Amino acid sequence: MEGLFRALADRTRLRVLNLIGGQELCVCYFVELLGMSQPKISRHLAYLRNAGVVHARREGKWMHYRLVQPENEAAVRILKDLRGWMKQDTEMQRDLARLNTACCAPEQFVTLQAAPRPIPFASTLEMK
Amino acid sequence: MEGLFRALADRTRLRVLNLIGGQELCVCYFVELLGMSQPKISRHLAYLRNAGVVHARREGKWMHYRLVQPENEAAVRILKDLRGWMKQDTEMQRDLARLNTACCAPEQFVTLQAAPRPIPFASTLEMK
DNA sequence: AGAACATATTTGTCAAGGCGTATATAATAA
DNA sequence: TTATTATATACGCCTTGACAAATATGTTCT
Repeated sequence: MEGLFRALADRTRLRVLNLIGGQELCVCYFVELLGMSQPKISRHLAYLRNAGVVHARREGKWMHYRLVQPENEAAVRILKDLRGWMKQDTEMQRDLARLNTACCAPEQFVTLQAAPRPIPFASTLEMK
Repeated sequence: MEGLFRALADRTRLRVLNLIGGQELCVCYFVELLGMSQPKISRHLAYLRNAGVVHARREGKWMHYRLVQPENEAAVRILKDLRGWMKQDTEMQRDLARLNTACCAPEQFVTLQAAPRPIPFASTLEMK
């Protein structure tokens, strides 16, 4: 449990988790949408991976990240509560808005031209 | 929110929060029940105080600590979920059992002879 | 006032982890 | 094979925070 809290105790990781909702996203999306360096994003994704919060899947050159549903019930509830909070955070809302733009009008994002689209992924963590 | 998670990302602080339920406890209880040094306990209580998770009240020589209900709804839910998880953790159960002993049979705890009894305190965080 | 007690803070040390920069790996393309 | 693209890791630097030990503060008792 402390481990989960430590994984959530960083703004960048929260923004990453906010972007991954019910979909798989590849690393370049985080880099582009959060405007951060690729190594920085990769390190935070590695941290979340080690903490068991996300799962990575390789597809060709791309690594797709998705949420993992923890076995622990309380952990699941905490992640849902977190999601509820993120909905009310201004920066999180802006990040999601940019994600929508990237999905619907990818031509505006040069770096995402060749990238695979986000892939919907069934997750009960999405429900509030 | 990151701040709350940082505050919860430490085993000692979780054990402290576990002991404070619907009551005010004085520092010597934590020291005795967790078997840790007084400065260590004080530092963690200071951390929780700065994070706005607990509140301190002086009564003569003793400092009583109690939970604070965060204004943030999501934070409240997270603390409740946390409490639900703690109920299932073996060490947390043992800690609470020792607290009960200390309350009902204080003669077994030399260092608590003179200490004030825990003081019940209304908190909605107690409900699961 | 001084002693005794409960608690808090300071000091020094150490490990975890954040960041930028550089480099390594893995997959595909040429 | 070599080059390119996407991602991961290593390195060095710096901050945070955990700990023990020592000391300071605040309160009560004598």
